Amino acid sequence: MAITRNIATPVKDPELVRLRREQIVQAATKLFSQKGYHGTTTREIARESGLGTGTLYEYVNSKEDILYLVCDMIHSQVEEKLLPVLISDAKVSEILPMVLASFFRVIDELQELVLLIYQETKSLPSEYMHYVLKREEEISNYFSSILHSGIADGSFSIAEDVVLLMAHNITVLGQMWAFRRWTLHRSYTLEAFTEIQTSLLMRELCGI
Amino acid sequence: MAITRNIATPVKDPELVRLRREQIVQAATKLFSQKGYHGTTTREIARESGLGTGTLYEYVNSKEDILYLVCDMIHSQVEEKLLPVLISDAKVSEILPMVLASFFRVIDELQELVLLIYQETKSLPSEYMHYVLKREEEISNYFSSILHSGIADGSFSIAEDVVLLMAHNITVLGQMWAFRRWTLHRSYTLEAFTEIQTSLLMRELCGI
Amino acid sequence: MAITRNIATPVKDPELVRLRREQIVQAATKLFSQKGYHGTTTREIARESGLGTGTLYEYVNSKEDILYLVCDMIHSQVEEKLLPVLISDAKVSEILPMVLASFFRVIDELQELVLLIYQETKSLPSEYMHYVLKREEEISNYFSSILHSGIADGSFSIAEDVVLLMAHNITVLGQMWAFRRWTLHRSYTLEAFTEIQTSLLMRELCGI
Amino acid sequence: MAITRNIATPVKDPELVRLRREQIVQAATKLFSQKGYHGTTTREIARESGLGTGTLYEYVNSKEDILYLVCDMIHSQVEEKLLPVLISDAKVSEILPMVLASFFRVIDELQELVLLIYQETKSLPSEYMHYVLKREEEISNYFSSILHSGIADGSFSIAEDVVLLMAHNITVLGQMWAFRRWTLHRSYTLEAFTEIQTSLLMRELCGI
DNA sequence: AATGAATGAGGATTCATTCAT
DNA sequence: AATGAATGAATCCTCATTCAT
Repeated sequence: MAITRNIATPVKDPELVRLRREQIVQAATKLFSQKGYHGTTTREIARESGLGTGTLYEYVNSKEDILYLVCDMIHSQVEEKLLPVLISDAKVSEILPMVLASFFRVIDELQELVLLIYQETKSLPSEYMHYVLKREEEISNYFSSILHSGIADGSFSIAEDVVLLMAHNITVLGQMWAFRRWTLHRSYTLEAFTEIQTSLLMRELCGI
Repeated sequence: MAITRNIATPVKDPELVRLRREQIVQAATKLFSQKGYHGTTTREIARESGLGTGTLYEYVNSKEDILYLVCDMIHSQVEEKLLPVLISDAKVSEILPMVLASFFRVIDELQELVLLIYQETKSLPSEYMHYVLKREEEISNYFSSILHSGIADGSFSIAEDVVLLMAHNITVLGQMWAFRRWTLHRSYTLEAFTEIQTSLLMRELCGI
Repeated sequence: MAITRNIATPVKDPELVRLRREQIVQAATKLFSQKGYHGTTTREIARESGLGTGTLYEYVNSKEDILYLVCDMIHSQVEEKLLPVLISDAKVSEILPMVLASFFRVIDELQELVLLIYQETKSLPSEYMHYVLKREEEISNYFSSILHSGIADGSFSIAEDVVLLMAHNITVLGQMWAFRRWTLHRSYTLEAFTEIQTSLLMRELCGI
Repeated sequence: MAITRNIATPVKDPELVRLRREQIVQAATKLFSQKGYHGTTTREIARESGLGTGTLYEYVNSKEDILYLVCDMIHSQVEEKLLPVLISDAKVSEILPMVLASFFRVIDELQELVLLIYQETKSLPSEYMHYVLKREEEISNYFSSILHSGIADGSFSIAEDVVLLMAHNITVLGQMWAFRRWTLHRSYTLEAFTEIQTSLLMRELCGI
C-alpha cells in the first residue's frame, strides 16, 4: 500500500474532501498537461474544477499541494492498471512479456501524464519529492521482484546484482515511449515497440 | 555540423558577443541547476554573470533565449566530449564499449546539466524546442551509425529496423544515470553501471 | 446611444465594476491631466483610486484600457451636458445660440479633459481609437442636425454640402477654447468668446 | 525673425552642428510621425540619422531637445512656405484668399507634422513649450495683420476686438484639415475645403 | 462550506543617458 | 569628433494567497 502524504484541510467530511480533490486533480492534470505547471494559474484550476478561487484553498494549502496530488494520482493510475497482471499466477517467463505489454500500454494511455511527471517533479518542494520518488521506485520494484522470481526458478540467467539496474532500465525504457514520442512514434507502432523491447530484454535475460 | 538558432543582438563585435554569452550561459547554468528555470530571476543571472540588468538584454532578447543558449551549450559539450572517441579507427565491436564508457562518463560529469535539459526543455517556446530536439537526436544518431557499421561488418546480429530503437535505448539509459541518480548512485558506481550496461547491451547485440 | 467597448473583468458584480471603474477613471483623469498619460504610472493610478496595484487590474486589463475609459467618460460628460439643450423645442434660429453657449460652457468646464483627449487619443491602440473617434464624431453630428433643420425651415441660407464642414468648424472652434486657452483667455472671457463666435457664425449662416 | 532656444553642444564647428542636427531632426520627424514621441527610442533616432548612439548626444542633450528641434523645424517650414505670399503687394481683399489657399496647402503637405505638433507639444518641458507656443502664435499673427490692414483700408467690416479671435479661428480651422483628416478627407477635397472655408470667412468679414 | 474580491511582492523587460576608447 | 557598450532605475503586469461575508 502506497504511503501518501497527508494534506491538511479545515473541511470535516472526508468524503467531501475526496470528492473535491478529485475535481481539482482532474482539472489540474488537464491544465498542467496543456500548459505546464508554471503556465497554469490557480484561478484556472479553480474555474476548471468548478470551484471558487477560495474554495480551492479549503482543500489544498498551496499550488504545490496540487502538483503533489496530481503526481500521486498518476502513480496510482499506473499501478492500478499494472496490478491485475502482476497478480496472475502464470510461469515467470510468461508473465514478464505480459507485464511489459501492460506496462507499455499503460504508458501509452497515460502519455501526457508520464510526461508531466518527468517535467514537473522537480517543481515540488523537497519534502513532497520524497514521496513522489518513492512511488516512482515502487514501479521499478515490481520489475525487480519478477526478475528475482525468474532467477529463482531458473528462467533467467542473470546475476543478482544486475537485477536492480535492469528493473530501472525497464521502467525508463517504458517511460521513454512517452517522453521521446515525437521521434519514436514516427518509426514504431506501440505493438512493434513492445515486441522489439521485449525480445531485446529476453535476449539479455536468457542469453539467447 | 550543428545548426544553431541565431539570436539578435545590437552589439556589433562578434567576439564580445561570444564572450558575454559565455558568461551568461555559465551563470544561468549554475542557477538553473540549483533553482530551476522558473525559480531563477533574470536579475540573478545578470548579477551572477557580472553584468548589469540592462546589459544582459544587450546579448539576449528574453529569458527564454537564455534557456535556449544553455541547452545548446550542453549539447555542444556532450558532443565535444563524445567526438574524439567516435573518430577512432578501432574495430566496431571494440569501439562500442569505448563509446559507451565515454558517453556514460560525460553524462556523469554533466549530470546537473542533463537533468536540466530533461526538466526545462518544455519551457522553451516551440520554435526553439525544434532546435533543441534536433540536437538531442544527433546524439542518438551517433549510436545508430555505430550499430549500422557493426551490422555491416558482421559484428552485430540484429535486424536493421531494431537499430533506431536501440540507439534511443542507449541514449536514454545513459541519461538515466543523471535523472535517476538518487536511486542508482546508492547501488552502483559509475564503473559498475558502465560495465553492466555494456555487457547487457553486448548480449543483445551478439546474442550471447 | 453611444456604443461602448466592453472591457473584460473577472469580477462578477456589475455594480461593483461600475463603482471601481469610476474610482479608477476619476483618479486617472486627474493624474493624466497633471502629468500626461505617459507620465503617469499604473501604481499612481491605483494609489489615487484607493485600490491595490493588483486590484486595479481586476477591473482593467491594461493601462490603455484606463485611457480608453477616461476618453469614453469625457465624451459622456460632454454629451450629458449638451443633450438637455438639444432636446428643447425652441425655434432653430434660437436654439443654435443656446447650443453654442452650452457647448462652449461645457468645454470651459471640462478644459483639462478636452485637452487630454486631444493629446492622448493617439496613444490608444487602433481598435480603441475607432470607438473614441466615433464618439467624437457624434458631437459634430449634433451640430449637423441643427444646421439641417435650420436650412429646412429657411432660417439658414447655406448649401447642404457646407453643413458637414460647418459642423466640424463649430466643434473645433469650441475645443479651441480649451487647447488654445493660454492665449485666448488672456484676451477674452468665456462670455466674450461665446458672443463673438456666435455672431460670426450667424453671419455665415444668415449672410447678414 | 523667430527666437530660437539655444541648445548646448561640445562640438565647435557650427556648420557641423547644423548639419548633424538636420540629420537628427529629419530622422526624428519621420519616426515621431510614425510611432509618436513616446513610441520612438533614441536608439532608433540615432540609427535612422546614420549616427552612433553616443554621437546623437554630442548634438543634443536629451530626447526632449530633439522634440523641441522637430517642433521648431516644423514651424519654420510652415512659415517658409507662407512668407512669399504674405509679401505680395496685391490688394488686401485679394491677398486673404491667396494666403488662405497657401496656408491650407501647406497644412495639407505637412499634415503628419502638424498632427505631430498637436499631439506631442505637451511632452515638452515647460521652458521649451514657451518657445514652441510663441512660434505657433506667430502664425496667427500673420493673419491678424492681414485682417488689420483690411479693416484699415475698408475691405473688411469687423470690429478690432474680433481680429485676434478670427486670426486664431483661421489658424485652427486650417490645422483641422490635418487633425480631422480621417473624417474630412472623406467628404472634401483640399480644393473644396479651401473654397468653402474661404467663402465662409469672406461672409464673416464682409457681411455678405 | 463556499465564495470571490482584494492584495502586494515580485518579475521580465525597456531605454535614456553616460563614458571610456 | 565619433562610437557603442554598459547601466539601473523605472514600468507594466501577474498571481498565489487571504479573509470578510
